[in-house]
Amino acid sequence: MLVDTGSCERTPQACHQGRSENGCADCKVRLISVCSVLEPTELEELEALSHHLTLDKGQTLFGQDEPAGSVFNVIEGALRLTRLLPDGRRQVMGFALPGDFLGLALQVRYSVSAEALGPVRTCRFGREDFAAVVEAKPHLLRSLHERAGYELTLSQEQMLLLGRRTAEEKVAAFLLSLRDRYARIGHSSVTVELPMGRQDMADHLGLTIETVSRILNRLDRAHAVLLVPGGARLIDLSRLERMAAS
Amino acid sequence: MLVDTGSCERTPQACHQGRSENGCADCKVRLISVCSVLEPTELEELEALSHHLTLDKGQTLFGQDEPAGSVFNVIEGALRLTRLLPDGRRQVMGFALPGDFLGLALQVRYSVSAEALGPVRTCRFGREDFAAVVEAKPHLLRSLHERAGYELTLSQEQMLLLGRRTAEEKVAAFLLSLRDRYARIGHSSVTVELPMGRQDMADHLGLTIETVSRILNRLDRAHAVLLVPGGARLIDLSRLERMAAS
DNA sequence: CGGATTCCTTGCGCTGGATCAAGGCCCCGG
DNA sequence: CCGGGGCCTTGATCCAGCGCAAGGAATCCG
Repeated sequence: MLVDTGSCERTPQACHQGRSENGCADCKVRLISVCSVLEPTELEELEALSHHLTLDKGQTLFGQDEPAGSVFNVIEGALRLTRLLPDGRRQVMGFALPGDFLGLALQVRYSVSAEALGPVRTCRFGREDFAAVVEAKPHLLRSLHERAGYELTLSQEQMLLLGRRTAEEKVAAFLLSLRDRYARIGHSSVTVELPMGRQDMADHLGLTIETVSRILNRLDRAHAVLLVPGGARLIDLSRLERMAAS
Repeated sequence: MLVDTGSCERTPQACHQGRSENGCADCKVRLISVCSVLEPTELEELEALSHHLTLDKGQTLFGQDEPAGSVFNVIEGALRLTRLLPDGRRQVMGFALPGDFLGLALQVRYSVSAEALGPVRTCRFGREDFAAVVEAKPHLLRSLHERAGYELTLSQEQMLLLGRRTAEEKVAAFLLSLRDRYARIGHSSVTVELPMGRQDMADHLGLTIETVSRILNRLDRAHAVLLVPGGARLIDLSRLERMAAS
């Protein structure tokens, strides 16, 4: 079940706490989220529409083809964005990290399902509410559009990966791209966290779980990476980059 | 070489003809392009910034990673949008058809190369010029953003295809999706035009040219499609849909 | 009209990654 | 401390699609 700690209808006092301990002003992801383009007064305006929503590992934020009632800022944790084929085959379109905005396209239905890979905190807005704010603030729309452009670039990168790379190239490129994304949100480290399981990586890279496992362990044995629980330390970056052939 | 028939610097009289025989008002793709959201006065404003540009088969409209000096509406013909790996492997990200807008994301550099598959007519705008118009007209930005959302959905569909479908499913899904896109721009027909070559399809679907050829001919022999020069007639739609597993 | 070029088809053997099948490890609850 | 379940690893075998090679059809051009 979804837990909407920010439901304001009946408990307006709890609401402020629900939204954020001290409001958007000291939100962890303010500077890396779409909100970074907003003025303080605009931020307050948006804050009045926001609800906090937390999920535990495995819970679904929204499902593919459901009416898109809300849009979300990811504050903490990671989610898996998936699409299903009728026969159950699964493609993981990507992973949402803190600072990411879900529902970017403001479309009527969600095009993917979003599931929590661990404890997740999000900032929720009613889609109509949010769309109205966007309508009134072209620079916010501009920012969303820029993000959409970035997403489009990422998805092109992913298509190139899925269509034209070998299994080893895929895994190496995945580790490097994840490291870049963490760096982009100010979470740089030699050790890349892997909050997703092997099956999720496989479904993201168009491989099987066995192949992903084999290749990760091969990279480990070759001292290109060091596998640790829940992550991987990238030892030989230049070798990985050569492997990724990017 | 690019032929910019709309270059206004030295031949202002030729310019109007260069733009469009009778201006945007009776542009073939006005109703299906981004321009469809513009008022007549806005259309004139944009027309003043437009230049016609035609290409012959094989010519490059722009190249991957080049500074994005212009954005384009495709008026007629089709283009191939590709990305290259350093070693020459190629992924065709998609095909641009009449009504499509190239440079949607308004980014500083092109993320793909665009090459004409046959004679192509486009309507070109300086990126800065166009961005200024967009800045002044939020509903145009809104329309661009909607298109970006549609592109994002298409590219997710393509990722699912590349990652999780068999060769036969890929080819069937490709034919059907092309048919849908032609229908969307008012070019419905049982016979789907295939302005791209086998190698382009292969590079789009993550297959080899041989596999594409084999499967198309297998579908032909099975009377699911009828191959004709430059296209394919979709005979057994329901069978193709079952194959595509969408 | 003939020669060249480009694109497409088809056959054949090979291989990268899938599939099948066992375990192994770790965490959690009792 | 033990037992069960979820995830991960590893080995053995298989096969869909690849790579190579040869030939065919369409188009262009002199």
